[in-house]
Amino acid sequence: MSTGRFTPETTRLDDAARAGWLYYVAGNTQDEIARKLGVSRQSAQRLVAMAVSERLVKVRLDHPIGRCMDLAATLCDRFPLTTCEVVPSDPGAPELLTGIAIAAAALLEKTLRAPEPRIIAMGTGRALRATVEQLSRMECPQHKIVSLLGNVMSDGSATPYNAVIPMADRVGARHYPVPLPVLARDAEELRALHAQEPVRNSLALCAEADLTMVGVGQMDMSAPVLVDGFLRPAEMAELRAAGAAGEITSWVFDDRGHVIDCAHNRRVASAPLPRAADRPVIAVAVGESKIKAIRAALTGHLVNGLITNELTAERLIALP
Amino acid sequence: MSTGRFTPETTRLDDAARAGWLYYVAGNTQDEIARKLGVSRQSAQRLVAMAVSERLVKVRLDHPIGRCMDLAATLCDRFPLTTCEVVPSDPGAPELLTGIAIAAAALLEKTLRAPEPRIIAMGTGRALRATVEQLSRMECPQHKIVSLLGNVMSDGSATPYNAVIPMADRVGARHYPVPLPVLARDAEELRALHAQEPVRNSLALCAEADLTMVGVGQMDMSAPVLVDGFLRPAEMAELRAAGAAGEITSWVFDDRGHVIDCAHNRRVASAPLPRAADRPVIAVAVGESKIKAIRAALTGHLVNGLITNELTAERLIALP
DNA sequence: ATGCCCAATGGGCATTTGCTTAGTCAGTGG
DNA sequence: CCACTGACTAAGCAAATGCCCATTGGGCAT
Repeated sequence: MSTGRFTPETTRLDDAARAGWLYYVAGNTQDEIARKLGVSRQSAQRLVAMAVSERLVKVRLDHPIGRCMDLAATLCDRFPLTTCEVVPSDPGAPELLTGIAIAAAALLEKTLRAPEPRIIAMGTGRALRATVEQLSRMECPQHKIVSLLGNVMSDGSATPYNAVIPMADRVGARHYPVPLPVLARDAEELRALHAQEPVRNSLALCAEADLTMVGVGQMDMSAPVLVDGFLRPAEMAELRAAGAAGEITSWVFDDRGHVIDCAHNRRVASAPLPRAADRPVIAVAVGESKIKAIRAALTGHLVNGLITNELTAERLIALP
Repeated sequence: MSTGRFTPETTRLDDAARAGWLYYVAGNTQDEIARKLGVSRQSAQRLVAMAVSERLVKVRLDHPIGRCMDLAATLCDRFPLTTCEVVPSDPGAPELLTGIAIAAAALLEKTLRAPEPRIIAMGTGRALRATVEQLSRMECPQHKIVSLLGNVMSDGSATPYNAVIPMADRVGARHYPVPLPVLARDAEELRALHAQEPVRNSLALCAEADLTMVGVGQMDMSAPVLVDGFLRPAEMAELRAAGAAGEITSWVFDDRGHVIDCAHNRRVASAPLPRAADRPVIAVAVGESKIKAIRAALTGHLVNGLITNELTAERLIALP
C-alpha cells in the first residue's frame, strides 16, 4: 500500500482492523474486501486472519445461556462467592481452556481499562497462561502487575507457566517478577529470602492488589505441581495423607479450604493468600480432576470469585 | 433441559447461543457443532445463523479504526454517499491534513494504477495540495489529469493551492491546466472565456472524468476564498446573507446543497459540478469550521464520496 | 379418519474460505 | 553485481459454508 512508507507496522495492523471490520461487522466477503482495499484476495484473507490472531476482533455472546446462568447462580448461592462466571463447555473438549480464558481476559481488561493505577496480582498455571494469550494488546503503563509467586524452579530455570511477563508485555504495564524460588529449602532460607527489599516490595503489592487471579491445582498424580517437578511423588503422597485437597500458588489446603500446617507449606515462598478478601480474588479453573480442589478453595473462602465452565460447575454442584 | 418450565422459544435461542459460542469462541466447524449438539449440519448452520441474526453474537473491533469504520458506515447511511472514508483524528491536532491526505492519495493511486487511460479531475485547496504531496512517484502517461477550475488570480498570478501541476509532475501523467481566471469579470467575459477551444476541451474532460476530487470551503471570515483574496469581505457578507453555506471549486451553495443563483456564481469560471454523478466525486475535507459546508454538500448530493477524519465525522453525525 | 398447512429437516449444490504451490518483485547485504 | 530474503500475487484445490428446495411430520380443521 502506498501509505506503507510511513509506519509499516501500524499501517498493517490498521489494514487488518479494516479488513476485520469489513468482514465481521459489515459482512463483506473476502473478495469484496480485497477489491475495496486494493489487494489480492489472499492478502485480504491474511488480513482478516491477522485481525483475529492479534485479537482485534472480540466476539461476545450477548445471550445468557439459561443453563450457565443457572449454574452460576447456584454456585454463588452455595459458596461464599461475589462473582461467578460459567461459560459453555465444548462437549467434545470439556477441559478446553479457551472459553474460561476469554472470560478471564475480559475481566482483566475491564480492570486494565481503568485510567487510575491498579495493581493486578497473578498466579501461574496453564489457565492463566491461556488467559493472558486472550488479552488484547493495549498500552496501560499506569498499572502494575505483580506475581504472587516466584518464577524460579529449584534447578534455577524459569517456571513454564508464568503469566506475568507475557501479560505485562501485551498490555504495556510495569511488572514485578518476584526473584524467588517457588519453594525455599527450609524455613530459615525462606526468612532470608523474604527479608530482601525487592521481595518485600512485591509482597506488599500483592497484599494491596485490586484484583488477584489464580489457578487451582489438584493434588493427585496428574497435579501440575507434580508434572512440573515442584514436588516429588513421595511428597505428594505425604501431603495427600495429611489431607491435601488442592493448592493455590503452591499453598496446599485441605478439603475445607484450610491451608495445612505442614513442612511443605512452611517452605512456600509465595505471597500469603488474601483469605476472605474484600477485593476480588478470582480462581480460573476447569476440569474433572480439579473439582475437589475447587470446592475446597470455595468452601474455605480462599477465593471470592470463580470462572469455570458448564461441566465443571455441574460437577461442583453435584458434589454432596 | 436446563429449567423446569418448558419454553421452546428460550431453549431454541439457548441452542442458538450455544452453537454461536461453539462456532465463534471455541472455533468449531459447523459439522462438529452438529455432532456435539446432536443435530444435522444444516440445523447447526441455521442455529449459528440465528445467533447472528438475533444479534446474540456481538463483534467488537478493538482498534481505533473500528470507530472510524462505524462512523463511515453511519455517514453512508445518513447521506447519499457511495464511498466514505474516515481516518483517525490526531487528538492533539484534529485539523491536521496528513491523515485524510494519505487516504485520498491511496484512493488516487488506486485509480492511477489502472492500465487503461483514466481522467482525473481535481479541484484546488489545501487538502488537495496535501493529498498530492502524499502521492508516490509513478509513471502513468496513459492518464489525464484535468483541473476543475482556473489557476489564475484576478491580478494574473497563479493560485497558491493548485494541485494539478504538482500531481501531474509526480505521477507522470498529462495534465490540462485551464487557462482561466477563477472568476470572470462578468457573465459576458465568462462566455468569451468558455468559448476558447482549450477551455472547452478541458471542460469536456471534466464532464467525463472517471474520478473527481474536490475540497470544500466554508463561508465564514476564515474561508479560504477570503484568505486567498478571491472574495472581498463585503462580497462574503453578501453571499452569507443570501444563505451561502459553503463552496466547491468556487461554486457557492446553500445549506441544502443547492448552488445559489447569484451574481457571484454567474461569474464562476469553474467546470460545472457533476451533480449526482454516477462516477466518484470525492470531497476531501476536515475541520470544525467546514462542518456545515460539508453537510450541505452531502445533502445536496454535490459529491458522492467523502474523505474526512473522526472528529469531523462525529460532528457531522451529531448535527440535527 | 382425512386432508391441509406450516414449520422444521436434511440433501444437494454453488459460493466462500483456508491453504498450498509457483512465480514475481523490491529491498538487503555480502 | 548478484544471490537472498520476505512479502506479495496468481492459480487452484479441498474443506467449510450458505442457501434453495423437496420432504417430513405434527397440529388443526373438516
